[in-house]
Amino acid sequence: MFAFMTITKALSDENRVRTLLALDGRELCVCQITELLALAPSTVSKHIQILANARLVKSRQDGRWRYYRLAADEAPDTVREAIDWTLRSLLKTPEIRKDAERLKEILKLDPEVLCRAQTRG
Amino acid sequence: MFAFMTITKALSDENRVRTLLALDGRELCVCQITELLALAPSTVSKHIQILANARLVKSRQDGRWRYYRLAADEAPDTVREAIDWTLRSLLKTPEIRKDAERLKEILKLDPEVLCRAQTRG
DNA sequence: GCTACATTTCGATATCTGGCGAAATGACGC
DNA sequence: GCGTCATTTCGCCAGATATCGAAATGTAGC
Repeated sequence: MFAFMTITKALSDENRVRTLLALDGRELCVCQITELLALAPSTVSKHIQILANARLVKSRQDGRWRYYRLAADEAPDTVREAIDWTLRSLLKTPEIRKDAERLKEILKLDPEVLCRAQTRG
Repeated sequence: MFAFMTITKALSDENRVRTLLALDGRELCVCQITELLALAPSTVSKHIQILANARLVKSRQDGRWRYYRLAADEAPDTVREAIDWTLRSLLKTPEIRKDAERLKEILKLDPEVLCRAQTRG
């Protein structure tokens, strides 16, 4: 039950859910998610930790960058079902479609430029 | 997305999730749920309103009593999938099994006796 | 080892949420 | 219509949570 509650609490914040949807089919680094959500990097980092703690996302380090992706086959049933349910419920909604559009633009930019803009401005 | 967030927020509290599980396969009145959760009736009422607002439960009035049950076929896909996921994930956990045991005892009592005990102390 | 820099941790603050008791609501029986 | 009583609403408080900016961490390149 503890694991289940960790998942539902992770999914009870809109910015975390948007993050999860943004990770559908690709991996992203923190600064890209930060750009999408328009929040402070430290806030985004905390959100991602909550998702990771619930086992909904996994990470991979690449130099100074850390990439996050959705948990997949290796995750427990409850986790995979939560992700599937979330994607199925929201992929077609206007908010998420709009995020997907913005993400296309964000992915065109060099992550290095993004990060610099976030910490300095 | 708003409806989805209403569901995840409803599921992000342990007492509400326990309530949902208690309603699996039967309907219950507020005083029976209050007895199971060992909270104040007003608190339980609030919890149930949050579940009802998310469309996870429906109600039926019978005299002074109001009975709550899980939403079923008439509910939107996202709601039904949330309920199914929750039941599937938790029905076999020790906490929920224990609740089911206690519920058996509670159901043996006359609801009228339960309510009176709750409001008077 | 020193610097640069993406990310995380820390500390503070404002808002949200869960809890209670008291009062209001509304249905039944008289 | 009046009293009873299950439930809900209201007002309040304590603890949790989202957010930020500043400082710490840790990795890569020199």
